[in-house]
Amino acid sequence: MVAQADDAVFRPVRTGNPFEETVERLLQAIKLGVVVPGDRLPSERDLAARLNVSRVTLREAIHALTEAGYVESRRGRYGGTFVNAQLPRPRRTPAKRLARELGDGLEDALVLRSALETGAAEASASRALSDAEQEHLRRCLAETSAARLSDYRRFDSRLHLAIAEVSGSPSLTSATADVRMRLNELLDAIPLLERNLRHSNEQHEAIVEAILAGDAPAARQAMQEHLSGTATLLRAFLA
Amino acid sequence: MVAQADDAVFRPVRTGNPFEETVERLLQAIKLGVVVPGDRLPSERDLAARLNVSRVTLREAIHALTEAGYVESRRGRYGGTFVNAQLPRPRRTPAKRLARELGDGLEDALVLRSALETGAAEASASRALSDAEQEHLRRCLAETSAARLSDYRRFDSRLHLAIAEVSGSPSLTSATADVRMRLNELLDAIPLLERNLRHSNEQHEAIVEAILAGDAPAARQAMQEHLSGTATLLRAFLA
DNA sequence: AGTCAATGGACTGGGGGCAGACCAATAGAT
DNA sequence: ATCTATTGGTCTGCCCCCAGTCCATTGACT
Repeated sequence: MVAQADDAVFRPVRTGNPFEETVERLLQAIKLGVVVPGDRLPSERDLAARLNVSRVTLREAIHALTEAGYVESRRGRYGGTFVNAQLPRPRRTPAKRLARELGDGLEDALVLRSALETGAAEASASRALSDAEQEHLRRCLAETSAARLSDYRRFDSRLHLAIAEVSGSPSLTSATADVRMRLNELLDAIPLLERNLRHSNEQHEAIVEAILAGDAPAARQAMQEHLSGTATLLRAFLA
Repeated sequence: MVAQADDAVFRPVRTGNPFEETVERLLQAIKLGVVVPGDRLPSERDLAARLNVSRVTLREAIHALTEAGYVESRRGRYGGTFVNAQLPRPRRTPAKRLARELGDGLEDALVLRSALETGAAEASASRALSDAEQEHLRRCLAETSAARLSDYRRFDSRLHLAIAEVSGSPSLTSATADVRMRLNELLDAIPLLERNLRHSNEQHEAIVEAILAGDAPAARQAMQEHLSGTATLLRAFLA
């Protein structure tokens, strides 16, 4: 009823403390493939400024990620914090926990993702993309196609994020990244098969092709089909 | 190029302090018509818990809104904080400031809004709505149609929020509320004509009708047309 | 070999937000 | 008239986070 609007507008102003949110954001950068193994993160001073947290807080977050095996820091000029070549395996969340997220958040996330990503595909196809943007899209597509099973989720996420990027709306990109993180947590709980992967690559190609061709309805349609596949998979495994 | 993804994931962890965000949220409730003049807000203890801020911070926010003329508090049992019958007139933002927001944020907000609201319309039409939800939609539609010029923006926002609500995705509802606030700030700068209003009401009716009929493509289409009208208007006035 | 700029690492004082307890007022119920 | 539950109003001590500063280390360049 009207209670839903109340919930939307009186929802928590902040979730977690700055430290936790910073950790989450760095994990986002790594798990969505924005920074890849071997990459260097921006310097602590730069990064703290961009995230709008103090250096102390950022350092605590980095420390946590170091202990978790995601990154490693080196001092001195040309030093910095680097993403580890070997990333920790995401542990399968027990089905019990998932049952909780399920009732509450699965449908929520799926509906939101559908709106965001089909909207992004449509918007991107409606824009005149620069050469650099086109190249970026193609590159992400190629990397995803070439990705091995163990890296697939990361490159897949990166590609979807790239599609949101070229929509030209930073807010849309951020929102896409956020909802993607929520879903990846669930996706990590279900197996990834070589067969699904091939099918996924074909769909990716169709989406990117439509975007580059400037065919907005086709881009939306292709994205919609692609997403509904994942959605069906998730609902089946978690129901 | 890849910088866009960086910006999305390394964007500020928090914007403003808890006090400012709380003020913003209460304004959201009022300006989007979730609480209407005469309504009582939840008690400070309840509201602080829901917003996840301390009572002290919430009280400071309420105090600010009191001084700004939005609400008034009464002590004692059956007391509380009430929305004023006469709301302050939103002052026209000088065109100069708008020019700034323009380059940065207008297109961003418009693209995001298009994705969210057309997605919401489609999702809502795809769901089996409960009687209460249908009634809620019709009621918001009727109130908007009956609204006077000075109240129109509030009821209009409330209706659009209601459409997002019945999508069944709380996250989508929240995101819609947020982007709506960003755009309302800009919309307050341009005049609202009786003619646009009538046209808007017709479109609202088409949207709600399609949703209630369960016709997802029609709902999306109707919403798309409705939004593009506002978008054109905004671009024209702020370009 | 020496220089130097940029990086991570460490410390300090201060402020904002916090939980929790208590006070004050109000209006319906008795 | 009194009682009482609920609400806004106030205060205290605490902790997290912050800005700013300085230190320690490193490796390319001269």
